[in-house]
Amino acid sequence: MTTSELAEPRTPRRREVIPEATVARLPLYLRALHTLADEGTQTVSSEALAEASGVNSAKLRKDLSQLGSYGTRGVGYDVTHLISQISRELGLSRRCSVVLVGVGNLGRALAGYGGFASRGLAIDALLDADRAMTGEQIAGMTVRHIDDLAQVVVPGSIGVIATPASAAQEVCDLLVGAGVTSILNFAPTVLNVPADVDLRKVDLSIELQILSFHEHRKSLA
Amino acid sequence: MTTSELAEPRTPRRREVIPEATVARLPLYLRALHTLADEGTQTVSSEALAEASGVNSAKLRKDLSQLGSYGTRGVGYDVTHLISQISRELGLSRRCSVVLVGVGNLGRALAGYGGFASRGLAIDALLDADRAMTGEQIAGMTVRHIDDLAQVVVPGSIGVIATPASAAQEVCDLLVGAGVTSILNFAPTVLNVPADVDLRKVDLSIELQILSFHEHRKSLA
DNA sequence: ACGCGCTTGTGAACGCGCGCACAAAGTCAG
DNA sequence: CTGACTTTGTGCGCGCGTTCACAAGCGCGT
Repeated sequence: MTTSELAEPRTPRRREVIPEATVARLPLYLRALHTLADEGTQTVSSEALAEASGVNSAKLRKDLSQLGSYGTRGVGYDVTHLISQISRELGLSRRCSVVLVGVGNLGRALAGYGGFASRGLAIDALLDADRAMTGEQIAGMTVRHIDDLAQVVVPGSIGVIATPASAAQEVCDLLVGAGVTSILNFAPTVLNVPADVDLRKVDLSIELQILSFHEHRKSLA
Repeated sequence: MTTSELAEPRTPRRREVIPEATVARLPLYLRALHTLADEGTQTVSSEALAEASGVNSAKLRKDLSQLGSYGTRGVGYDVTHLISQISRELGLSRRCSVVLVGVGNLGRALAGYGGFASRGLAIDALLDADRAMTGEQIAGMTVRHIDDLAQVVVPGSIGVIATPASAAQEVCDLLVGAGVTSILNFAPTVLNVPADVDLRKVDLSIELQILSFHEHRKSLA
């Protein structure tokens, strides 16, 4: 054990791998921090930030400790510094390309949603398979035909599927074919992707059904 | 302990309490089952249904066993029967009232989203604080002013908040005041509700940020 | 300079959920 | 009627995530 007790003795930082549950909460913290920064707050305690983020304070401290120790004991966390650390970790420092496919009701809503831009995740391109849509201006962008996909995708692009369920798999395949390795699916269908592609889904109706379950439970209690 | 070893010896059914993780997957199964039913399939194995739902087959069997045993060994599950069992458990049998507040981009998309109606969860009322919107027709419904809230809420109603973040807490309080005990929040903000109110949130930008993290990770690997 | 009080960072215990692997149970052919 | 095959239902072990509780660390007042 004289020379190689540890695999990487030169990197004492603990952010080898960040738990998925922590990653899912970082955006919450980031949002709360931006609000605090806008109010002029310079320092925040884990207790206060946890309250503003809607989580437990011990959990928050453990989460933040995953990306290295950026707090000062007895004082708290520096708001600005923490924002930059979390942003960097999430890859929001340099702007990330987002390509949205499907400009129906939901697609338009997503295109106009301000929440993206304020986090460095503005949508760069709008695509649709319907040529009747092509050329239309939505949220300051011109809708292009899906055939132009290869021209708008750059390495590291994130694809967003907001098409009807019937077209989702086809669009998904096109995105994968164009080199996209991260896809967010809003269509209510299960998509098949290669193992190296990250796929996340948001089904608006599922959340309502879960609420329905709990409401139903209350009514028969 | 001679007379009361068990709390409820008369109810052998095992659906005392259904795990939250299972509840969250029931809508997935339901969707897959509806697709199968439309194709004319009458019976389905756990393996096939799991595949169609995008989950592990053992997990699916365990989930379904939570609501009682509705499968036949050697055969599988009866599609129609399973649909009705899951629907009943989720409280979708008798139509559930949904009140949507905020008819901006996202609100309009939700109002027109077909995924709700097909699951017995049609939106019943559209409300907005902006009187300029009042009277407008969206997806076959007339937008009413938020002041009419008490007139459209019935016991068991689910409230959906699709307003800007700045108005969300105020609208939330109004909903709670009107007797709503289940709320789905799309506004990117943390809401405070009494303990007896169920609150779920969907933040569209969080999912993108999580993808951004993974994409970022890939790029520096 | 020194100790007091505040806040972070984390060790440890607990509980939940996942998935394997198998026994129980039902079907179907002969 | 019997035996072989199929599929369900579940016991069990494992790993992740959450939470408590406390020691370590830092600033500030005196």
